[in-house]
Amino acid sequence: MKQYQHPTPDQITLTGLLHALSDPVRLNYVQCLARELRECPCGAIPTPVAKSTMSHHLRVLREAGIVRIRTEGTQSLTSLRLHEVEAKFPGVLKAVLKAADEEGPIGQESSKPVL
Amino acid sequence: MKQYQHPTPDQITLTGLLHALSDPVRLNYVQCLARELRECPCGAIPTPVAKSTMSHHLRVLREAGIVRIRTEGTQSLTSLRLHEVEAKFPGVLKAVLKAADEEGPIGQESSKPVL
DNA sequence: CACATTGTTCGATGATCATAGAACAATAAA
DNA sequence: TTTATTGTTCTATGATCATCGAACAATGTG
Repeated sequence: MKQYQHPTPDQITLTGLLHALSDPVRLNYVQCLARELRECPCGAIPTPVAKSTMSHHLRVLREAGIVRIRTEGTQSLTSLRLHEVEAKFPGVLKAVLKAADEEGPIGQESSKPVL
Repeated sequence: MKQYQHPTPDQITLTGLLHALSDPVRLNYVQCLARELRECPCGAIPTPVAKSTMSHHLRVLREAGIVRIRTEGTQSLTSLRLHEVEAKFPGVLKAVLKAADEEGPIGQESSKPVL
């Protein structure tokens, strides 16, 4: 149905990356996404905000080059662009994810959606 | 003359850190600060903004726990809290600084102020 | 077809923010 | 003491942003 625009690696900026990760809701989402390395329907990750707000956050993450969004049927599948981001800015995303895991252990088990 | 408040390591948050680093002016400043590991009077680093604006940016960096500011005479000396931040969030600041250096090599030599 | 599911887009709103100028404070230098 | 240097604080302004509800679009299901 919908086609998404994704920045190429050379279009990804460091400040854009940091800004996208500096929001608690987005950082938490990326953190959850990193736990399951496969694609994730948006609904599978608990979010504390309205779906329109989450749509906005996903757009920010996508435009920052952090996630890739693909649509399949009615749902859109989101996956982390870990390798690409790591290739561009080695260590940054990994260190941030590690720090986030240790700072606030949110959802230990990913099996049960909290919402 | 003036005493500054600095957050303790346990008061430093990851999102606060990322947000502080996500502004180009601030990131550039931190980058310059990292080159000279000693204390730096604010005037020694070229900035593209007014001094009142820079005062604001330094406040953000200080409150995020990234820099320590000490006053001596009329000038305030700023230094990077690299070890403390690294102890709290290992690898994050170092990776960001490295990425910043490789993304935009701004002032190779710090001798001549660009403005 | 009607209905449910999933997510986007479009205002609107209140908050935060980056910016700058003006006034001020503190110290140093003449 | 007068002047210069250095930086802060205050106020204002325009921009960006996070948030939500309502309307919409596309697909799947009865």
